[in-house]
Amino acid sequence: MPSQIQQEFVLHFGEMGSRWGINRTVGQIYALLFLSERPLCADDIVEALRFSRSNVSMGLKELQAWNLVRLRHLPDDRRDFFTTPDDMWAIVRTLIAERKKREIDPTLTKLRELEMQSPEGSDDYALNRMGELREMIEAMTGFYDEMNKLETERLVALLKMGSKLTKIAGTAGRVLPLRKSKG
Amino acid sequence: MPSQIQQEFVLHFGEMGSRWGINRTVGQIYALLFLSERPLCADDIVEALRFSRSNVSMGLKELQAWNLVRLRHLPDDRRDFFTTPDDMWAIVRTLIAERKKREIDPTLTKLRELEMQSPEGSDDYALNRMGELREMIEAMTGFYDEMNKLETERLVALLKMGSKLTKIAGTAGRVLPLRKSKG
DNA sequence: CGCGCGTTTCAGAAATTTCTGAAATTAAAG
DNA sequence: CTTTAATTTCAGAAATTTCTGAAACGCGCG
Repeated sequence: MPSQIQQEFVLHFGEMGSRWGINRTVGQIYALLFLSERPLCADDIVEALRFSRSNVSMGLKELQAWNLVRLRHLPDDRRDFFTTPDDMWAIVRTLIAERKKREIDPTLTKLRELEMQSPEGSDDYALNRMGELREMIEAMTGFYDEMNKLETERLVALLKMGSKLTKIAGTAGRVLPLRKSKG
Repeated sequence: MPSQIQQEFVLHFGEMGSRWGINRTVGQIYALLFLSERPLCADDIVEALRFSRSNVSMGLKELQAWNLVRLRHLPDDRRDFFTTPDDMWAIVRTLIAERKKREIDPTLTKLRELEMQSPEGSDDYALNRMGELREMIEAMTGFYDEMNKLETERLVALLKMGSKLTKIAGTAGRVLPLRKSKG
């Protein structure tokens, strides 16, 4: 049933899965749902991908933990059906939020913890280095938070601004544009 | 030799390593180098972390593949010494560039391939979905490219602009700010 | 209750990834 | 050319992760 093209896409997502912090199975299941116009139930997925029923169940559970799929019910049918959101930007927002939660927030928390409990005076270099790292993460996540507040329409407009943005950055901190000094 | 604080930081990076697409060993080695004021050679790392010499060698090789460490030589010493760059923003730029290369570029390439080779007419929904995904990735990577062109000083200024940026976004596509229509 | 139908859990099997010690390699110095 | 000090490679061991079938579970219905 799935076309050649769909099949390749699904396999690609499977291969990339490990680089994205999910596994092959989960990547393939997600890809299949992503391309499917109608909601799929677990057995549809078993049939399409030839994984064991329990593996599919685990995979779906993980996708739900990532908030990447929605559970749906059809009238007069007890089975669970799943879809991915139609809105691509909603998908990417979720993805980024979840990755931040898993990959960045724990480190930020840990850095703050360590800085708090650090015995005064000692360990100067390392402590300073951690502080710089923390500040950098705070700057980036602060920026992310701002962007993420925007409605999609505005967010897309901002992303598409391109070089206009770099001009604004030139005037951000100083009145005159920054220049290479000639000596 | 490493303080309690350093030790905890190193262990944390080890644990996070798997979420970041490197492994525990590599995460710990990186953390150790990151906190170290002076360059370290492989045997320093073996001593600090108690990994086998060959494991350290592999780990350093992987960090070099990621461009995350610099190889240094001290006068009258044939050993290889390693450091991380002093500049935190240089580090994060490298990290993002490498992750993009591994996690995003291959998918963008694959999507373009599949769209090219797609037989005309058929497979409407899936093809459209892939097209939307590709466009979204292109918008995001285009924005990233713009940001990445900025000198660090300007980049930091831009990140710190905070809510000013969202105001600009409001005027980007339209003359008047976007409003909820009342009916 | 007990049946039917679907989902989830779980212990062990299979696969994959990571780690090690021994051997090979490289390169400066004598 | 040989010695010596270092790094790298590699095949197998160890550890971890993923996958499976079987059993347990949940729940609406007669």
